[in-house]
Amino acid sequence: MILPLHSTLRERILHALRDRYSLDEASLPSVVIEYPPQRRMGDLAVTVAFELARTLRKSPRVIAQEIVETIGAKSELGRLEATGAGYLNLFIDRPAFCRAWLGGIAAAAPSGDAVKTIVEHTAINPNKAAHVGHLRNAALGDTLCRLLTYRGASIEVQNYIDDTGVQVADVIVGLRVLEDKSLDEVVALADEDRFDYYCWDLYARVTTWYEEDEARLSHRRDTLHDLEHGVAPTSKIGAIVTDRIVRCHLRTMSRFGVEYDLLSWEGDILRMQFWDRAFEILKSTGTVFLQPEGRLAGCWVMPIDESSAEDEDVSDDAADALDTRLKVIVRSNGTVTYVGKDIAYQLWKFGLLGQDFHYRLFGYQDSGRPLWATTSGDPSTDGTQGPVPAFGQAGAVYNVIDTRQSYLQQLLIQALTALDHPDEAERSVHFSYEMVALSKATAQALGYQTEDNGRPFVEVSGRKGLGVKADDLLDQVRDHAEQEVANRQVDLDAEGRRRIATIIATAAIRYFMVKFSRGKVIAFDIDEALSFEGETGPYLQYAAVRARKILQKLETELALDRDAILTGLDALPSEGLDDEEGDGLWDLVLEASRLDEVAEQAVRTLELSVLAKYAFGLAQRFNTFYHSSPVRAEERETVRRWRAVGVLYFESQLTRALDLMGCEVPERM
RNA sequence: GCGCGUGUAGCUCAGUUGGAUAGAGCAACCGCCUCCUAAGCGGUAGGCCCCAGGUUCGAAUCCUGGCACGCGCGCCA
Repeated sequence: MILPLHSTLRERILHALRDRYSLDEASLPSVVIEYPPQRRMGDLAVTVAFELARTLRKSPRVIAQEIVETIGAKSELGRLEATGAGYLNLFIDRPAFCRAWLGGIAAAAPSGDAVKTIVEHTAINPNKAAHVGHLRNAALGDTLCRLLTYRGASIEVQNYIDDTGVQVADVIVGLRVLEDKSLDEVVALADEDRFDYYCWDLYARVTTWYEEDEARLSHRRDTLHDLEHGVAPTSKIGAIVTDRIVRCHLRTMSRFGVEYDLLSWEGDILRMQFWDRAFEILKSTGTVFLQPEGRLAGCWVMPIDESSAEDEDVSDDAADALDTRLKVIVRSNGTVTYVGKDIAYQLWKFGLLGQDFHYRLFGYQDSGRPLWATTSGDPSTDGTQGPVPAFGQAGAVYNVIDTRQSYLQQLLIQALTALDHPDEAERSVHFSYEMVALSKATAQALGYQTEDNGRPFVEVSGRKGLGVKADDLLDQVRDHAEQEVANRQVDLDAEGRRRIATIIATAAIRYFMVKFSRGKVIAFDIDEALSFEGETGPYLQYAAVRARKILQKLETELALDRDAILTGLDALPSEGLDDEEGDGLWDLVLEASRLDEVAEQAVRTLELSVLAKYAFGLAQRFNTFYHSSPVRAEERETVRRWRAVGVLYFESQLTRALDLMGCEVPERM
């Protein structure tokens, strides 16, 4: 763990600045700590001397030297050196660092703020199978949850189920009109395997069917109405379809190691009349108002704050502009728009609505974790699952939703502000990311006609049935992994091969989903996803497996188990660690120690790819070390021991980094 | 039109709060399995960091103005 050392170094320097230059708090610069481009220059670098050059009217180099004089070149941290044009570089005392921090490998994670935090992710329309786009959402959302938990927050994971929306209505239309199914037939069908796949195709057919004759859209309208008002048999069919599809999604996600605490059903928001309450609040505060005339006559609207646009010289177009700056919350026919429902839901998340759902136990997940669902009916708990957790009432909320909904998420935050909840608005975070498209090659391989529009990718469309289903992808990657495992682990039985292949496939896909910056469109390419070489999940797993193998050998052949490796480091001479020979080992240890810093950065910037990149770089360093520095075969006991320490620490940190991304390490591969 | 995002090696992408010689992976080429697993390692080659100004001791990074591409802007969600 490197952050405590950062803090100590930072404090030392600030202290020195106060002492030496009598700087007051306001004029103290921020002490930026970074890593020199080459290890021989030092382990940490501070650039504060550059920033002070102007105010102190001295050259950075002189300032750096004076700071070193003030602090003292040698300390228990290591050796501080003024170098280059004014850098302040620290050479960490390697043995001291290892003794201080590696002994506590199992020590608790650093704590960020311990506020209760709700993360909403996945939220797939419950009308068809999950596809690669949903996988990006879930992988990011789940990794975010794990990171926040690692940093000490208490997390509640919610999966929003839009069971009263257009997409569900369309599949119901497909079942009833195109397929002419009765309620009983739908029940039977929904219990069959891969009902989500069936609906995938049906949904695409309905889309085509509408396109053939627009008048058919009346079926959608009627179905939507019946869904919202609980009219049988539509509402009954809707309940069956969405329940079964949600269970399909949960099974798919569990294959990726993704679990939830609560399923929030939109229908419950309607039936619990959350909206009525929210509407009262919005009206009484003047956040929404009735539009008396014009294009939006009869609608309750919310003004859209576009204060981000700085030049306010809207002279002539003022009236016109005013019109476009209104967002309809309640339609003139009295129905609520999506934004309205979302405002109510968001208020509930923060405990600001003054109302609560009822809850039912939905089931238990792979890890044994209970999964709850909202309900508007009888809670009907049988009492065996213990008390209902206190859902909602969060201090912070993250909504993991793709970037296309930025505008609406912005409105949500704006509504909170208008309702005089600035703190909640501040802690209402839209975790946005770009969509997943298909590479041309992959789209063609799937048999889709791709017109040559000059774009390098083809947009996924659930509506058209164009996309790679999540389960298909996992199956395919797993089969490939199984082949690879069979090639290498000939003594393993089929079950063992399958188990390991599954772990590898999950890591391959999850790593693939987080390694890109969130602002980048992923042009999903099946060949790329199937690759296990280079910057991939399996590469990381392989490094961890190798490290474990070394530890295993040390234990079985030299009776050096994990405890023994860490025992008595105080008395161990530093041979093989702080000499030139130990540079590679030290490089590995220092990098391994940065996990806390990287986790902090990932959460601060919401850029989870930094975690992926870090883990990859760490694995690379290990592989370099692996090829240059034998451990078991090393004859000098001291050197062997320090290497063992490094391998142990690396294995522990990489395993944790992988776990943060929802990836396991197989026993061998 | 307005808003958001993206533009870095042949391809796919990193590049931290502005910092030292711009890095990975893939593809290409040349090497390395008596050695803790070659899903690995070493090496070669490959760059107008979209363009033009500006700020700074210092700019791929910040600011301004362009250009290109993507997404959004509905009484859909």
